[in-house]
Amino acid sequence: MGRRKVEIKRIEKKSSRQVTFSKRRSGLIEKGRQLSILCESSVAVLVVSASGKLYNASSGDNMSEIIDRYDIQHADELRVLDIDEKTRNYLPHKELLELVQSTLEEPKVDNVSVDSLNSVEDQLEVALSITRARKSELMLECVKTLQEKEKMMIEENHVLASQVTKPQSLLLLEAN
Amino acid sequence: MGRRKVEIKRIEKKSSRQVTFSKRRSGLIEKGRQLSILCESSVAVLVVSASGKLYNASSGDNMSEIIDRYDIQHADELRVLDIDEKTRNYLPHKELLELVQSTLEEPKVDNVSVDSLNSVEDQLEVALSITRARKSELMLECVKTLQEKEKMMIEENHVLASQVTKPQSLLLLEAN
DNA sequence: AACTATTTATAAGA
DNA sequence: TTCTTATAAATAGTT
Repeated sequence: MGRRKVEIKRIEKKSSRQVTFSKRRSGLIEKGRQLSILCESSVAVLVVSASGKLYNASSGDNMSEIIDRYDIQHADELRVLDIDEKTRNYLPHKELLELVQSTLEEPKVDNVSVDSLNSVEDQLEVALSITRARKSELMLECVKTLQEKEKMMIEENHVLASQVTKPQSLLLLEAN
Repeated sequence: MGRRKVEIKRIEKKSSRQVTFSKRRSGLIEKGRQLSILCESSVAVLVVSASGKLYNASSGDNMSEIIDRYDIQHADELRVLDIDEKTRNYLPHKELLELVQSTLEEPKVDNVSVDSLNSVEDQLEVALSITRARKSELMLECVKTLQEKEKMMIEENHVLASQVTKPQSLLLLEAN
């Protein structure tokens, strides 16, 4: 949709690539906004440039709510894995701590190393507190969702109980 | 870009809304793929329908790498907050655990409640292991990044040391 | 940063 | 639902 048809492959000329990156990035984000409004949905768009800069936009819900939804979906998918599969998540965590430990214990090659390791320490602290906050959000989301489901199921249960001409105590016995 | 111009506001007719949702969602994801290839970048698109179903696609890097980048960006931003601000993350966490506790201890109104609470338990377990895995990724990313920076700074330091006609021991003393 | 010639996306219809 | 097609919208190359 321009003066010429362009093949979908890396644009070689750097200046064109940058201009196209900027134009299409805006276009993509605008399209996301429109979809969200037209179809009452939530849309998140994340773009990371080659140099590592992040551009992101969300509409409908905010970014972290949408990412939480992705995490929860993933969690549901992981359910089908067996316990062996799940517990593998713990090993990399231990290995990682050892890695951090050994990095921190590395001899100071020079003063720069010390500064860097201080930064490592800071960053890990922040990463940890962020992760705790996210865990809270994730857990709260799960609880809310299930409380809603529970409420609906209780209502449904009452309706059924009143339709059927049995006392509720019998229904309870049957369900076990 | 169709037979008529459409206003960007909720489409009232349900069938049209669903068709448009499907078409534009595909369009958005395709645009993301193109941007990624044309401009050697990474793109993630997440769409949550009104009924809560998630559609997502990523190109360049995979979804969790892109989301990690978002988390890291956020972590960097949080650095500017003071310690009081940071430690507030711990309180909601405690409160949340109490909430879960009390939910689990709620009297069984009926059998449905028990089943729901079992699900809560399962979901929280999975959420926790997912979160641990994510924490590992996040920490590893931080360490890698800082190791790279460290390497660059060591090199730079050596270059400077050879330019200046001082023994390196003096530089070390000065830096303290 | 604007401007258009074109291509592309898509709204409505079949 | 899938295909078609008229039209709106996005954007590639230009200024």
